[in-house]
Amino acid sequence: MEKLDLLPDEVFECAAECLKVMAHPVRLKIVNILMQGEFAVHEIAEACGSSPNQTCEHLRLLKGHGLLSSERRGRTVYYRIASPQLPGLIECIQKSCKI
Amino acid sequence: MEKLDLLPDEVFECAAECLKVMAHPVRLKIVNILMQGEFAVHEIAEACGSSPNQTCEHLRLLKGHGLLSSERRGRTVYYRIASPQLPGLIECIQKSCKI
DNA sequence: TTGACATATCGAGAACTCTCGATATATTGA
DNA sequence: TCAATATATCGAGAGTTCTCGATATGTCAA
Repeated sequence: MEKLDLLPDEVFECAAECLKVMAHPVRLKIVNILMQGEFAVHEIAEACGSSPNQTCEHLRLLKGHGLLSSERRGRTVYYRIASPQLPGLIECIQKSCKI
Repeated sequence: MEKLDLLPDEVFECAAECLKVMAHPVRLKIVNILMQGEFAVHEIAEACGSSPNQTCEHLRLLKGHGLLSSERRGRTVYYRIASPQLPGLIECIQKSCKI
């Protein structure tokens, strides 16, 4: 067995965490939506065909992992992409997962 | 709400499926190992610090989604990467998940 | 043909994620 | 303040995934 050049285990742990968060069709769609600007929760919910409370939950998860950020203006909360790597990941996925 | 340019839902379904398979630290490490050549199950198990039966299970999952392929030579089964997009995904992850 | 090694599958219990309805909080305008 | 709108959180039940030990299969060499 030759010598292997491997990333440290922590990278795999962290990446698996992050991928687990991304591994949901609605959450991927949310990222795809937010790649085109910032949107309110109810707009995202509508575009996803997902209920507001479920959408909140998805947004909370994504934000909790630093992938999104949010800002309240009046009674509306706007979400946007926080992680600069996210669009690249989506493009990579799109290439891998052609239909 | 302006017009959004979104990928079809099937792409998100398929990508989420694929990401779910990748979203495991040991399976990411397996891919990282196989980026450096083809290896036997017991070699992969040893490099991962994972038991042979669990390693088999991980390899079965990855192969079942077309990400790996395998070939038996004698009593040893060698696995290698089958999906050309896989190394790109790992690089993308590595960039996103710096430690 | 038996024993040993390499890989693969199975089954059960624990742990985790999903989904949904109910409810809570925050903000604004009447 | 009250009602309405927008967002967020909670809790329960269903469904999945994880992990591990036990067991099965496949291959070779003595």
